[in-house]
Amino acid sequence: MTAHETTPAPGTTRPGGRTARVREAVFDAALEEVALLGFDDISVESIAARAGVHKTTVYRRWGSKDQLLGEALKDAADSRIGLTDSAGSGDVADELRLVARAVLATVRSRAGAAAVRTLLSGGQSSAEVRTFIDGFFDERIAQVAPLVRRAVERGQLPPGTDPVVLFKQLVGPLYYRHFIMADPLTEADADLAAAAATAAAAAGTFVPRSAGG
Amino acid sequence: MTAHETTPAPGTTRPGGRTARVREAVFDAALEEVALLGFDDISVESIAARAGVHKTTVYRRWGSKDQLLGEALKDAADSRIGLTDSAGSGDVADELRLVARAVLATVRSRAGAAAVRTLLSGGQSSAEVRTFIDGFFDERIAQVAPLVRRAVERGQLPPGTDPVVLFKQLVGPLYYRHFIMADPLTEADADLAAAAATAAAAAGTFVPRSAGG
DNA sequence: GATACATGCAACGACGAGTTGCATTAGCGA
DNA sequence: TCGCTAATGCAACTCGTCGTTGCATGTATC
Repeated sequence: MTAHETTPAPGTTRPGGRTARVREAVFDAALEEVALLGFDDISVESIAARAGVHKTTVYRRWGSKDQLLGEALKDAADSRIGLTDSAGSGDVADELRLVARAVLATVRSRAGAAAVRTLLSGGQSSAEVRTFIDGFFDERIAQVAPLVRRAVERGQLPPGTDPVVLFKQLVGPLYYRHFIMADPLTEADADLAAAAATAAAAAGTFVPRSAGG
Repeated sequence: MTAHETTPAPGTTRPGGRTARVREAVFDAALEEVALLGFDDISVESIAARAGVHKTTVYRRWGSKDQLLGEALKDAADSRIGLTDSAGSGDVADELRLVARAVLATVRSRAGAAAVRTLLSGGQSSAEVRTFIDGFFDERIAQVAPLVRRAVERGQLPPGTDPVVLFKQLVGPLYYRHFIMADPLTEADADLAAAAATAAAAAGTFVPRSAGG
């Protein structure tokens, strides 16, 4: 009976589209719930309640929690901002620091936390979640690989340095500390991980045995 | 009606104790189930079935899945073999390699995988699981700290190197690759992580800013 | 303002978790 | 070997939650 309690968020979605509004609200609630509680501890009903819609609506439009999370993550991935291609620094340490900070931002973001928590807490059955994670990984590798190649050309890293190994070594501690140790991470921690990876790479740790100079 | 189908495992528990036998079987089944499926995707009934007992027995003796897992993990921790105190190597790289391999062994063990998966998949509410993880962490730190101190005294690592930071940086990639990337890890991967941590430590990456030489 | 469609609502069936009373069995001592 | 005590097996039950369905209500578009 109140005038208009469903105030359309300014500029968020095109006004008049109730469908889009509900979709947004449900995705939002789903990511927040899963980031907070993990995949198995949330219910469609709690997501619906948080979104301010009825559970029937969610069931009718997505069918299951699996598909809902899959689409919500996909949506979040699509709207993710592009990689900062600031590769003109010339210093591999600076560039890896940017990568580490970007990863930290993702890990701390709701969508990133939701994806990892989904994967770690029962979402492994969901192919869509796995796709999301793999896509993120591939994206980052695509960013790191040319960066490593240029660093090798500049003589900052030894020839044969494996970008995949370097990347895993770089982000591993951030994931471990955030999701397992529950450490509150800051940019300084990202910088530390980057510095460690850079030092190890410079020492030739990430050059496979079989790849001679 | 068969003669004696419940063959007491030789030397495992004191023969004649059905209680001890059931306890062993249930703990065994619980750790295996949780390591395979995670905390939320297992039921008391499935654990009981795997253990070859009735679910009523489990409910009567442990009350809930939480308490059962807590006791099972505690039991596994108690029976864990002591740390290999082979600190006479004289080379910090060798010593950290041993630490990394020990961590890898724990991560790949059923109890270790069970603990982490429990923690990551809904067991965060359980204080006993958290205690188990923290205990393991403290144990390792207690191993690494004197190791780092001696390395500093020998001049292999710069003064002020933080053993906690070093440890997290060392094991992070192993946890990340095992539990998130689902990489099949070998001793070579543990060695790689150790080598990376050693190189980074030698470069002074783990010396806090405030700690002057 | 009329129409088609999305949503809200309440009730329902299905399923699994956890409980309870009782029969059965195993371990332990005489 | 026998009997007693306690633990286990078993079946049935309650209860809460998930997911579905039929219908009423509201909303967007023409």
